[in-house]
Amino acid sequence: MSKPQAPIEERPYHHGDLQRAIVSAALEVLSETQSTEFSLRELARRAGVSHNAPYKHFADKRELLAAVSATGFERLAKRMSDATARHSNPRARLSAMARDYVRHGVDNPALYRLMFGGYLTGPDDGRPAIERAAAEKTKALLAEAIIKGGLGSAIANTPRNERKITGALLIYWSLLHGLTLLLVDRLVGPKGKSDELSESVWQGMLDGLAARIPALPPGTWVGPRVPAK
Amino acid sequence: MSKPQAPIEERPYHHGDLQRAIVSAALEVLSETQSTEFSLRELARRAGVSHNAPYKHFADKRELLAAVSATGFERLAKRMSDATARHSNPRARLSAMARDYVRHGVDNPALYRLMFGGYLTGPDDGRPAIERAAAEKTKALLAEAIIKGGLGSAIANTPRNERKITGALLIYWSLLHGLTLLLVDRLVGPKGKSDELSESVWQGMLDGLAARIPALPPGTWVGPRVPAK
DNA sequence: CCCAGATGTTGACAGCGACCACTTAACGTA
DNA sequence: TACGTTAAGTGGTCGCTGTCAACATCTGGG
Repeated sequence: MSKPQAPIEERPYHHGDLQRAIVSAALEVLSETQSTEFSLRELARRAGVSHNAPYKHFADKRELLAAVSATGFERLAKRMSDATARHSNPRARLSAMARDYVRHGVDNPALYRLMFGGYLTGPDDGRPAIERAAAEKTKALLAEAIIKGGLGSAIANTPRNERKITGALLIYWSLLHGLTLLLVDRLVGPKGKSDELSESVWQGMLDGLAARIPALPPGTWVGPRVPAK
Repeated sequence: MSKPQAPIEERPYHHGDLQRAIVSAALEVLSETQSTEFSLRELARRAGVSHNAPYKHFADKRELLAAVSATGFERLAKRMSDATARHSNPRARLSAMARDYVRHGVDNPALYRLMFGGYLTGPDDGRPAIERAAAEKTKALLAEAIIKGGLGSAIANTPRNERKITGALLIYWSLLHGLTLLLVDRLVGPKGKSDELSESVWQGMLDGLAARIPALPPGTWVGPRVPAK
């Protein structure tokens, strides 16, 4: 057949912002199919360019997926940041943050899995830089909320308290991450009650955390790892 | 044990136990490459069989991966079960179980991701039956350890306590799952200290859980979901 | 003893990621 | 204004993949 898609006006030779177009096509397909197994060619088709055009902007598929993941982290960070803005009480802030964190995962299962699913944790250790930076920001938001008193009382951000903060962050993030993925993969449910579930879980553990934050072994790190030079 | 092992000489026309051979080849490649992006043809090659032979045993790649995942769950269940056998104290049992759970994930990153990564949570809701059954067993082991007093005191397995048990299981599993995946995806570390990390996390949250287990909303379920027929 | 079904093989096909050489347009500089 | 360097897009190709269909070979139950 012919081109059913051809716009009224001729598309200029140069797309204009193909990079962005490809990423957003990827986000579309991702949310439609809930799978990262789409093809670059499919994205090119959607953007109305040749099957090879995307390669001028991404070295390979992994790099494209890294870019998609990065925008996922940006959206998550924005959502968490917005959540805190709606409250003044530190504890309410952290609570709202937790709820929106889980929501972001549940609302975008495939995207959340891509962000954390280790597809990008290649055999070469270390993930793409763009993506790592975005993930770092997310972690920082959680850490900040904890420091500012989200667990009941503020924790001074001094070197002395570093291990304490790390410990709290680890427990808190593990719990959030695990709950989100169990929901996303439908190993717990129902999905519709994810708000209540995260609230229950969060409240249930808060008492323990507030009473005694475990100190972690020296050398422990939390967050995207910098590739060993 | 019908055919002990194919003779070094000419392989007979029929392999003998291709199904098993393919799965174990998959496990090999999985641990070598830490990726599920191997090809069925590669497995066939390793088994010394034509590129299409595997299709007599698995309808498609997804079904093969489901079988791999299932053996992953079986191994995990065995490991957890062995862990409890080494202790008599209920709390020590649950603690050992947690440690071995995390270890299993950290030792087999790609396998753990396959088991929980939602690759098998197809668009059609519901995972393959073999795999679901295996996952169910894992959950049951955790639940049993909790009921028997792993959190400090035994909880009678009565309908009255159902929500309580579910709540404890959810928190406990979320935390384990989240920690494991953060370790596996190298978002926390170092990997070598995963035992200490899981011990810290587990101890850190135990106090809170023991003091007050949150009741979850009615209708909550935990574990592989039976597809709504 | 024989044949039906399970198991394995060969051949084919379209789609994919990735590479190459080529063309087109955009833009700073002379 | 002319130009040439280069980013952006095109078309062709290669080896590989998953899957299907037709055919070959073995094996066990009547």
